[in-house]
Amino acid sequence: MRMTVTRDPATRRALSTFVKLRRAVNTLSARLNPVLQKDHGVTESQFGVLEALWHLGPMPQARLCEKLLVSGSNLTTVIDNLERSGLVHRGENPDDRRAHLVRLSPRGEALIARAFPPHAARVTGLLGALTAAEQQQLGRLCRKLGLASQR
Amino acid sequence: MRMTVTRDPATRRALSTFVKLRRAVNTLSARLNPVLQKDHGVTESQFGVLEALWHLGPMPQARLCEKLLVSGSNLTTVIDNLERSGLVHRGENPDDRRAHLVRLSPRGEALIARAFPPHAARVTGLLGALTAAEQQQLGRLCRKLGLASQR
DNA sequence: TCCATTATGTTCGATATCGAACAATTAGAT
DNA sequence: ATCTAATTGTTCGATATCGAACATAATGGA
Repeated sequence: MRMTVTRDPATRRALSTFVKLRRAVNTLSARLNPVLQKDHGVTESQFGVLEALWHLGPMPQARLCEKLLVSGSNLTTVIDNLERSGLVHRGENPDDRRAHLVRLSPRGEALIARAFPPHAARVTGLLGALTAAEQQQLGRLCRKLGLASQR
Repeated sequence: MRMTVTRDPATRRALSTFVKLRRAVNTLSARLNPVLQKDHGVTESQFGVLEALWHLGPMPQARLCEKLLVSGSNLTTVIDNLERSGLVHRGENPDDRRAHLVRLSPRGEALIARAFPPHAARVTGLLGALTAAEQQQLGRLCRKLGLASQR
């Protein structure tokens, strides 16, 4: 048991910031995910796939991986589950016989069209704890941090 | 396929901020977790438990749940795995026969004492993309957001 | 044209994560 | 003191997530 982990101010600051960052995301997700599940029967990951397809149109899994920042094997699982639920299809791709085009089914499109607006409203409500300027500042800092950490 | 999801500026701003927040955390975790795994053979979750026990001493699982913001059933799994690896023990608790005290084993303590400093240094390095003032601002905004969303 | 390299997905095994249902124990109210 | 409430952990079933190993298909160079 070590009470003082670090005396270095830069380290203390960085660790403290990182903890707060993770907690904020955890807390927001913990508020949003149960609603997605209960109201629409989809997980956060499934919602992310549906949303990307809705906004950007059909695309192969590799493109979805880039958009959603998840591994290929993960996406295989998530899309398997969406396909089993009848919300997306893996269609043929004339350009590349490896890469099936993932596309929304009519039911999937209906679901995301119905689920997205209230979800967006909930996000807006939660972020409403910050002023517009604070949100932009937060976004800017996160972006800077994420881009710098990318490599 | 819907190109314009929302015209409302408040909603656009909130969604954009939320995406950046999640991406930043994802990116940071993606940089940190493989190192924890490769250098010390523990996952991020396991590391979190070891760190909490190291900093705060032995405690029942319910306390760990609060500290780490995870569910009880999750913690049962994580601690099962740590116990199987010989890094923690579930000890008897004279005060409450339900709540076993989770404590570090000698090997667990050695591991966290060895793993923590380089991990902290890596976090500090990644957060170094922001100035000290920016980190504090980011932490403040996340804290405000997390607290407001808590309930 | 042919072969090596690269890109795309899947499978497998492991861990994480949650909620619901459950058992055991404690605490509180009457 | 007793009986109900709440607390603590576990189990179960489902989903998410990763990396490694693999198969298939496309690509580019010789």
